[in-house]
Amino acid sequence: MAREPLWKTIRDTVFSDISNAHYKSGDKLPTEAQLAARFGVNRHTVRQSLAALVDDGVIFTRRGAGAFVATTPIDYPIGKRVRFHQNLSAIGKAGSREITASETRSANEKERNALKLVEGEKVHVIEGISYADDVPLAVFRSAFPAGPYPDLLRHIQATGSTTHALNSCGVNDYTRASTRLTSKRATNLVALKLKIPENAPVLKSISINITSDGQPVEYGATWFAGDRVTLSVDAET
Amino acid sequence: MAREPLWKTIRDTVFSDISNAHYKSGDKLPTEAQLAARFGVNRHTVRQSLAALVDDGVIFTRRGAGAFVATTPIDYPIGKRVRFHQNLSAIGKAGSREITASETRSANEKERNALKLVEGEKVHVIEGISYADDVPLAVFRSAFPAGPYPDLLRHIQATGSTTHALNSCGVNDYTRASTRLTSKRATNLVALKLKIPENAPVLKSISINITSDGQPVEYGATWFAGDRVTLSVDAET
DNA sequence: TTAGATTTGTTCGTATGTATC
DNA sequence: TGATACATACGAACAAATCTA
Repeated sequence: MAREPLWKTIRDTVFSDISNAHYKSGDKLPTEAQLAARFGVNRHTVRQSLAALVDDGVIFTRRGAGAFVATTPIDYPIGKRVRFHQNLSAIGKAGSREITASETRSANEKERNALKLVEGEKVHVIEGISYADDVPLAVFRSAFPAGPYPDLLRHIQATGSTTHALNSCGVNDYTRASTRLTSKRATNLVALKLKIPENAPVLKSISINITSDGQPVEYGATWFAGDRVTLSVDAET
Repeated sequence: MAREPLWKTIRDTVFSDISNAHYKSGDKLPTEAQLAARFGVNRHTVRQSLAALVDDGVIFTRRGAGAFVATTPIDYPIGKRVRFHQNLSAIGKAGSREITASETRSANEKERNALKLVEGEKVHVIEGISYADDVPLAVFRSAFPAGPYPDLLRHIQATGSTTHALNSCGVNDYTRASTRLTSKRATNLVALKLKIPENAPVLKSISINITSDGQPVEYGATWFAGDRVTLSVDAET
């Protein structure tokens, strides 16, 4: 029986070292020479293992500097339900959300259009940043119709959770009706908030959530840091 | 009664000029001075109208050069079915697909994993570029299990359509099981193929299609030009 | 390659009407 | 009613990028 090639064994060992948090995001791996000594193989064999990890996006290398653990993109499902915290805790990350601004004002044209409001009607607007383990994942801005949910802002401030706040306002269930996605460069404001370089790629999402009886409840824009997030669209659930 | 502000009227007039094809994609609009003269207003008023159109993505400006009609991003639905051509023809674009490479080879680990193959099994792989009206929208690479569909490559070459080719191989229906999306910078190879600047944002999609009885039939990666495509995820259909 | 003209971007200032408190 | 803030609109000057002869 053909035993597994050395380089695959080494690749898997290094990978499990990373998975088991022996190395964290951004940490420098041992040099190729050190790894070669540790495994008792030639440096070329180690290189083949590292190349495979680079190809999988687990690590990245910088000539003259070394090999470093890449920040694993966090999978962010776009299903009917929004399950941000559950999803993060499933992979051992602590999700949090900071609300940087909130106000109630007259809806602008886009908001009126998305939420089916008429001129003059008001919306609650919140802006903020989502974090996983203190790393900013996304910045968001959401608008909710103020008429049906006059106390929404207060509940959001109190609970920090949109879902709970909407529950308190009588919305027991809401689902995502549509999402539009495109890839853009980060503006300097967004780059600053996400702590990424200016012009780094961001995934912009425009989404509309509706209640079970079809009333729009949320019109949201989210800018995800491209290298930290993967959006996944699954068939059912 | 409050009459509409001048700048909104001008914005709508310019927008309808664009909509009515007085100006096409990439066309240069009249200068701010010319528009100001035409509408009998100050240049600032015209600027406010144009700024609104820029904000809506209808036009873009280049300092020293002028204002130009933007190429409207093409909406690309990620539903269960793949309806590339139907979608394009609905907005009056001619969709085409160029296959730049095809081969049959042993599946690599990712392909085996996605398509549930064992080591040594072969896959058909096609690479190519999708166009709308001769503008490259996306580059793609797809892998299909070769075992169940030995003649697939020949059919794809003959018809140019994956759907038709799979039909000819006995697959009457297939749906998208999962899609993973992230935003990246264009590598120089992808940038070259998409005719976009290097490091321009691209939307990378990894998707798996399955037959009605759950067999994986296609493992595909697609790189969309970020400024030419909007992906939309809608609740139903 | 260079110089000048053209065009958009930015920042002042002024004035007026409208909405809000 | 008055005070204040905000949106609209016009004017002038200059900076920066682009185009052209």
